[in-house]
Amino acid sequence: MPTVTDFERMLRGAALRVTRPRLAVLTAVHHHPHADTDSIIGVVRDDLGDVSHQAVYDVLRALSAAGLVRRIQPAGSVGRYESRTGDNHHHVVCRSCGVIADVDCAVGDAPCLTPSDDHGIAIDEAEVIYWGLCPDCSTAQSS
Amino acid sequence: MPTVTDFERMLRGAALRVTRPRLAVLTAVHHHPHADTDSIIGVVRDDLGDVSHQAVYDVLRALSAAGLVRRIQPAGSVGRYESRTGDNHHHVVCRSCGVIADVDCAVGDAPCLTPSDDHGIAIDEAEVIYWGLCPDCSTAQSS
DNA sequence: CCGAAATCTTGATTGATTCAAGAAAGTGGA
DNA sequence: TCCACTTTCTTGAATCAATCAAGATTTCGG
Repeated sequence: MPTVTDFERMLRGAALRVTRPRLAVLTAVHHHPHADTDSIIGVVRDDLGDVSHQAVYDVLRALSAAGLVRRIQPAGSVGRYESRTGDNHHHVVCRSCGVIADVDCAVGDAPCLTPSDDHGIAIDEAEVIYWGLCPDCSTAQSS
Repeated sequence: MPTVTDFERMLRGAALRVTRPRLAVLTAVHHHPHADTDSIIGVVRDDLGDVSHQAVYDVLRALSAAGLVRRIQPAGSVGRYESRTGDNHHHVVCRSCGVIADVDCAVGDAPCLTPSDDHGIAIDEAEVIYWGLCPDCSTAQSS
């Protein structure tokens, strides 16, 4: 797990100013993968005291734009953030409870980045979401 | 394109009552792939006159549950609906303007349904979203 | 240490979606 | 063909993530 100094370096490397809210958000995302914005606000407030939700929204957007975190939003879910970026991993999502788990790319390196017909769109990423039922919800439903 | 009679059969086949709003919504989704709920409400109202937005939401959910339409919701977009179901096709989405286009599965038949590690989740669908820039947005940005 | 630019705070607003209760319509059986 | 039962639709309000706006703070290069 990176240290605060590492996070500082990451921010500076992305030409972003180093502020306490940003360090706290970056730390929170690293410690709580797939957390939604509201959870991150909670964690950040535990860390810093009062922080406006607007600041967290701004920071998350800035970090996403800089590529330091990645925003994911499976259908029917609110925005969630994770710190694994650039490694082409994907997600498994439970249809019932919404839990998200990471999955490394099934077929190797960015295999799906070559659709049969791209309709002229310059594709830069292929996102894969596996939908299913987690063990807990599976037993709950069959009962 | 299916006829009204076909839509009636589809509804009955799914054990759903045949109502004017449902026929209108089903028709609208078939004629306007990837339309959001609001557009569908508009189309349905052009067809039937006043229809409550609640009815359209209900119908879309019922049709989704029955598998007659499929709901998709790329990150940052509102819910959208399409009539192609069960053929394992995927989508290309423009990061800038949000247009959606269909893509047939790149590697054949449900290739991605076998992630390296499913974390115990019983997977029933693999959804692939290709992100990129459409030609229009591409030229607009470079200028 | 200073000033410009970016960032954060406060407070209001938007907009898709859902909830709730009662009216209306569709369906199977008489 | 008509009835009763159930589902579906209407009306109206509420929720909640996310965004907008304007002014106060803070960061950081010089």
